[in-house]
Amino acid sequence: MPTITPLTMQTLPRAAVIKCVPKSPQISCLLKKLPPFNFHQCKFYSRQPLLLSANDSLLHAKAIKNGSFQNLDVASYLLRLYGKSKCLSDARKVFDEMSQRDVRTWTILVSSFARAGSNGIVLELFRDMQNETVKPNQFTLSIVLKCCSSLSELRIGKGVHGWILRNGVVFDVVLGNSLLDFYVKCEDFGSAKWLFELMEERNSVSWNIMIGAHLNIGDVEKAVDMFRRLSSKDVASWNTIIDGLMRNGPKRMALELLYEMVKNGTVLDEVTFSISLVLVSSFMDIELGKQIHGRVLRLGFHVDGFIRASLIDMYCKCGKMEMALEVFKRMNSDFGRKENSIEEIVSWSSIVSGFVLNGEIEDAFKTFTSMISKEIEVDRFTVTSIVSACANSGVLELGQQVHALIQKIGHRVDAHLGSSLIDMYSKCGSLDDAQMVFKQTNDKNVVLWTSMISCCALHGQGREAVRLFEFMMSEGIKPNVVTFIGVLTACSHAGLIEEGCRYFRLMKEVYGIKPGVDHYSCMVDLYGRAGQLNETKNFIHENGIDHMSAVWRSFLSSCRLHRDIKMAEWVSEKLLHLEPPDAGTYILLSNIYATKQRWEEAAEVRSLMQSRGVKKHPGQSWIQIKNQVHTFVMGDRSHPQTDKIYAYLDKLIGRLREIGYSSDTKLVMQDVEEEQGEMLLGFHSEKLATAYGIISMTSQKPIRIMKNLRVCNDCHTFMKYTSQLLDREIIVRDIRRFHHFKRGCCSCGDYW
DNA sequence: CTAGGGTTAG
Repeated sequence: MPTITPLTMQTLPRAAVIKCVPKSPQISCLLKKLPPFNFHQCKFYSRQPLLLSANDSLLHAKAIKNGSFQNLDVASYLLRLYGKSKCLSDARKVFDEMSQRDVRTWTILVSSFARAGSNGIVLELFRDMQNETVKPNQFTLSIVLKCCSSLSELRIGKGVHGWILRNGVVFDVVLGNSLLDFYVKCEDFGSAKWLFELMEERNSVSWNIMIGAHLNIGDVEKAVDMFRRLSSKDVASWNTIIDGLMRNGPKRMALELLYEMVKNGTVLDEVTFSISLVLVSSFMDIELGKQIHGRVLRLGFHVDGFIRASLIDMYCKCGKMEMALEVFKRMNSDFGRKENSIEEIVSWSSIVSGFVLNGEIEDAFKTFTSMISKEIEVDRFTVTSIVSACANSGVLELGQQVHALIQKIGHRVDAHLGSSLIDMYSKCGSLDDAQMVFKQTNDKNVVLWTSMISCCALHGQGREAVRLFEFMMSEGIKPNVVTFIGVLTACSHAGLIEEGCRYFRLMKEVYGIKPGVDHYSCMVDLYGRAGQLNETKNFIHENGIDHMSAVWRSFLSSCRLHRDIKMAEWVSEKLLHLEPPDAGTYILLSNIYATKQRWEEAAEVRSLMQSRGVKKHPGQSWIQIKNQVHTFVMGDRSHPQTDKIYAYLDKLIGRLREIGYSSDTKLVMQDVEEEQGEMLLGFHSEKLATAYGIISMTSQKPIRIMKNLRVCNDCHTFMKYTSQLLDREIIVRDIRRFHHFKRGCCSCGDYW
């Protein structure tokens, strides 16, 4: 059964072992196939225009010929036609050729651009209109206000409001609601409330906007109260409250209201279905999902492309890819393909992100490439998902190609895409590229900052993470739960105890965030790594977190680092009581005994582990050479070039010894964190992968190794010497962080 | 030709 595990800073995803990785050559040849970037084409790339009939074209030709643009009716007809067909340049042409223009024609043009999302142009047109002293009516004003809220232009919108009051425009409910919605979207809650009180006429839409606004600012009680007092609740009211509660309030309550709505006999509409399917995903409640699917079929809503897209998305998020694909396939066969309709694009996008969520990276790429070859628009949603797939694959080249593809398509890097890209470069080991993306992304939000801070943490740049964090707060951006995980991890990886403690207090006292397991683990790690084992113990007791096994595991790791057997015994006792037996605990304890030459006890722990039937994760390392991923385990002899690898490794170690590398095999082989060291003959997998990398890569590109456990002490030293001897950069990604070895030093400063 | 409500990221 596929499980969906959100990625956290604590553990890197076990990089997917894709046997025949990257579709890279395919993608690069697709890069060439893509149409050259062209603003007009890209903007309306996918929207299929309404078909203009031959008659219409004829009419247009005639109109140009005999100058009947003088006739307002003919001109407006053509204008509307082109506007609805998304042929904006044609609409504009007709408009420019007209000899006289009234409010109606202006409004038609304005609405055409608004519908296409060209908000900037709408505002320009609005200005032109006033310059020509044409007085906008309620229709025009509503459209303009909507643009203002999309652009978060509070100032301009307020100007429009003032203009309305000064010029005595007829103030109907619709215009009032437009204003209300504008204030809410621009987060000027005060003005919205004030306007709402003043409005002479309110309808259910007005109430719905206000209910939504209260939910947005987190005032659940008030919102529910308003909802309850509504004398006539229409579908939209139910939809508003359920959607708002799902996003900002208690999700349970959203679910309860959905049941109540159904029991009430309210007729559900397509929006209700969309919302409830999202609700299902957030609960991962597949049974409820199936029920809703049934209802959709019974009511015949399955003909609606949007609902089908929502169904696909729900199945993906609940980990039922087979079901998602079933709906997806039927979409085309049962109803015919609506080429590049929004529904179609959303469905593809959901499938791609579904594969990514479920860790099926190869399938995600297969879907993505077939999407491109079928010339389906690759929108920002899809692109964001596929970048996240690259992050999980850990293959840098693949990520770079996708990044190039995005630039080719011409997508602007917004906060969503930016965070994905930063995360991708971060997890693929290129700190520089992550920093570049960060610098180039204009509208930075918390998530983007958090991605960058976490990236620094992952690469051991503690000071830089702290600097970014301080800078972010000075910019007035509020850190959230995840931001603190990032900055605390950075502190623990870099030994910044004082800062770490300060931020932990800041989080609780100033930002009122309740620490979670991840935050506590960071703190335990922070004290523990620094060798303050008694403080660690106190911290655990003071915070009442001795039921969290992650915390104890981190503590045990620190005991090994500082070779404190007494403490380690005590900690593993606690740990083994708490969790289902985990190999890591036994091996860690056994290795701690071994470091003190207490072989008997070490062996005892290991046989205890075996008798309890605990299976260990074999240590694995992999390296990508060309389009192939090569995987190694300790003492591996299965590789076709195994003789060459071992011969080279022997030679290399000999030369390393000459420059000071020493390894007491007996001790070294035991001194491993989570890996057993009983095989004296073998080498750890990361050494094998490194050796293979050196002999098969002729260029001076850095050697990138990935490992599913932590790098051991000896291998760490080995890498340092190798980087010096060969003047070669080695980048190792282990389960917790990256190590950049360069000229005999590691970026972690040996503090790991 | 006009108002509210549904898919992306750390």
